[in-house]
Amino acid sequence: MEQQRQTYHHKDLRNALIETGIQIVNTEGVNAFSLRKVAAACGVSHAAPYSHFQNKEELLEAMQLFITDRFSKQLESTVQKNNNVAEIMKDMGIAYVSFFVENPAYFQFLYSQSNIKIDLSLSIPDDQNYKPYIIYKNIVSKLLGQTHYSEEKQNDIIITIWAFIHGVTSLATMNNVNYDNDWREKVIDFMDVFQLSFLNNTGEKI
Amino acid sequence: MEQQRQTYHHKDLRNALIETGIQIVNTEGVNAFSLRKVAAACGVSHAAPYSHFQNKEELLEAMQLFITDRFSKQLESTVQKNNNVAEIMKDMGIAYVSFFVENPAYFQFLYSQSNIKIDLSLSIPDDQNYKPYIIYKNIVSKLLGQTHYSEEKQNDIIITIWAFIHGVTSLATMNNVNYDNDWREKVIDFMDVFQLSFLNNTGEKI
DNA sequence: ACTCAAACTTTACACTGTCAAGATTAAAAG
DNA sequence: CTTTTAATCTTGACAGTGTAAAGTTTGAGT
Repeated sequence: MEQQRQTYHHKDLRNALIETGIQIVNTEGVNAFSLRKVAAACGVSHAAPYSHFQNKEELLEAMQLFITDRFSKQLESTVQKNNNVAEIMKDMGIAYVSFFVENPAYFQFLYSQSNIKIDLSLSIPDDQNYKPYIIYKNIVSKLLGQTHYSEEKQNDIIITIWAFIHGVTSLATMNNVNYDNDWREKVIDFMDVFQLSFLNNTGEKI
Repeated sequence: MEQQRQTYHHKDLRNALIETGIQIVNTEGVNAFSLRKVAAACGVSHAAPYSHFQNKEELLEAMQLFITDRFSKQLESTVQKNNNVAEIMKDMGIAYVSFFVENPAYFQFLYSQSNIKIDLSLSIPDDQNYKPYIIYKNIVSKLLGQTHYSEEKQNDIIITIWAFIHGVTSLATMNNVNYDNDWREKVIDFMDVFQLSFLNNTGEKI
């Protein structure tokens, strides 16, 4: 597990710490992560990380950003694969749950001890907001744009579905929850109901 | 903060550790909790907890059980306050979110690093299952019992609503989620929709 | 070739969980 | 009422943790 190196300088320690750290979180769990362990795994002294991060928290943040980036790309890739907006929305729901089911440690790592900021109001510019949420929001907005719901009502619906997906993913990634079926189907079912009941409002704004 | 005592034996150390531990989690956060700190706060040496718990994990489990118990009682108290089942269900939804909004650290503590087992299938006897879920499930079952849904379909609906409440509570207790409205209203809205669309199935079982 | 700042190491300290050995004492047994 | 016993608590130790300070190495720019 422990790497050696011949040069005094590692040349890419910052990235190595991030990626090795994520690997530890993924295989041994969030609690097994430590600065000294990740330093050793990179073949570097225990205080070396302090050349690149002020403290443990900062490395964790960088790891979370890295994961968020991969997550965003995975969500975005569902947009390319299809051109039916309603279908994209379903694919994205599946992608959302799948990403965390395939890497269960990520969910707790990202959402429960994280510094990631998510703004569900309409006040903050998209590029300062949590990217996976924006990607999801933009797709649902496209669907809802065909209706005559007010902007607030649309935002309300978006948050409702997001909360559901988030809840399902949380349950799906918990060790000790026994559920016989596939959580992804649950998301699809929910979106079906949503699309049936919300997408034919062509009347007045409410 | 640190207590003193005159007798060599504490007489109630086990409970003291549990309740003081919960207080630390609640005020300083999950990560601030340590065996040595809670021992000191109880006025006892750092290894004293090992007379009552095999390790840190066991004390954490006891604390989680204690919280779960209080949570269960809070949910159950909504049943007494009302006799309209549909209203009880809403009250319980409010109680669910409120419990964790009032003690935000509890949510992460209970659900993300917990050993609590939740069985969403129909296979396990209620008394071996996660009590708050059973309390909630029994109320919704009472409502659904008036319909003609199959047992599986009923269980399906119950899980859907539970996942939503769980997701909302998760978002509501996250530090860095900005949401302008009251999450409890979101739960109520959801239950209204549910009661409208699911509670008038009096036809064949599906 | 020299300088210098960035990258890394070493040493040190306080804090953590846990174990083993010992001290105290409440309660059971005589 | 003494004696025994076992539960409870203390002390001391050890490895592991995050982090600060001081020292070392080395690549890059003058």
